[in-house]
Amino acid sequence: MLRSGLALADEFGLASVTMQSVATRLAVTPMALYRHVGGKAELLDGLVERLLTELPMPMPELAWDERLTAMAQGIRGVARRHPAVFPLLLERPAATPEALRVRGGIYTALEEAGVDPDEVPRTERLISTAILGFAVSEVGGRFARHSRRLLDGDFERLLELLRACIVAGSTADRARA
Amino acid sequence: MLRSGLALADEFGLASVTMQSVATRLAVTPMALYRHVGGKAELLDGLVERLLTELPMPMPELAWDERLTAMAQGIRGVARRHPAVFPLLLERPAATPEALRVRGGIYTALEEAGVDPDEVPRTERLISTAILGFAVSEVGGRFARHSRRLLDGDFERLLELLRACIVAGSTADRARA
DNA sequence: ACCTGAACACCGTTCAAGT
DNA sequence: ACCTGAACACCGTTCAAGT
Repeated sequence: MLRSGLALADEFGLASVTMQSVATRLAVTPMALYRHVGGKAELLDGLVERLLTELPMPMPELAWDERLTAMAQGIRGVARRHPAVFPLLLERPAATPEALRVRGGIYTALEEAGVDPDEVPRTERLISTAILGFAVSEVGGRFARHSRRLLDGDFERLLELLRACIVAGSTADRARA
Repeated sequence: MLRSGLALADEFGLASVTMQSVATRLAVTPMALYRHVGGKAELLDGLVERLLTELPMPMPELAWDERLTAMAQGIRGVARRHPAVFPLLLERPAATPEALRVRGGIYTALEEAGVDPDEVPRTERLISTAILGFAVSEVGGRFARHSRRLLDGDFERLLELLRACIVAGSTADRARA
């Protein structure tokens, strides 16, 4: 069911995801869906959660900055594959199982980078907000008039800034100062 | 009409903004609205544009960093006053008259800060994306479980990072290095 | 940037009923 | 994590018609 809904959203946009269209795609009546999901809101929640499932955890052998870069590129890829559903990520609490999994990966990388443990959660929110804000802007339409090439440059610049922010907040760096 | 639509969105959410509800509020039939607006999509465009109208340009006597801070706080205030409509800002091209006005204000501040002219547009995109991403996350629900106090701290931290980014990109700073 | 009535093809959801 | 038919109160939008 979530697979059908996501396919519809990817192909025809979020507005085309209706109880009737999903049901039709499954060769069933709309009412049958209520056996499997509480309602349309829950269906959309499921789609958002599925998006995060597609984000792989990078190999643990990599250095922390390479892992964070890989995750950021992964998120951008998810956004590009599912532009209709992706913006919903900003509209519900980042407290679902998949959201926790992803956040855990970022926490680990930040700890490894030497960020003050007290500052890890805030730094994670800062990084995630910036990356999500960029990805949503890109697929949501805000940057519609800009070329892919230009946006690739913007993304690279954003990653540099975030790396600098992490390094500046690390204990190693503070000891050096 | 836009005033009615915005009032409905603020009070009852975006889903409650329908041609029928807006018409009812204006004591008119839904069909009458089509004289004033092309359709529902255009109505929503109008609401988004109206939001930006609420963002005042800070006094030009202020220093560039104080002006940017004031604009960022202003945007966050707009988001908090209109949480249902605000997220739509990321979903259409930032090329409307009001969007140009706001961007112009940021360009001026960045030039004053000494940012390399070639880098002003990209820096503006970086700043706007981060601020919008934060504001949308906050009012959209992603940070729903966090206290206002915590989010105030996050916002302050974000502004600091952006200021540092601007200073690092200024010619004055590069000359000093 | 005039308003309305009637109609169309859609929505999400509930409920009783059937396997 | 069973499916359906009939029904309800909604949607956005078009069209012909009225001022």
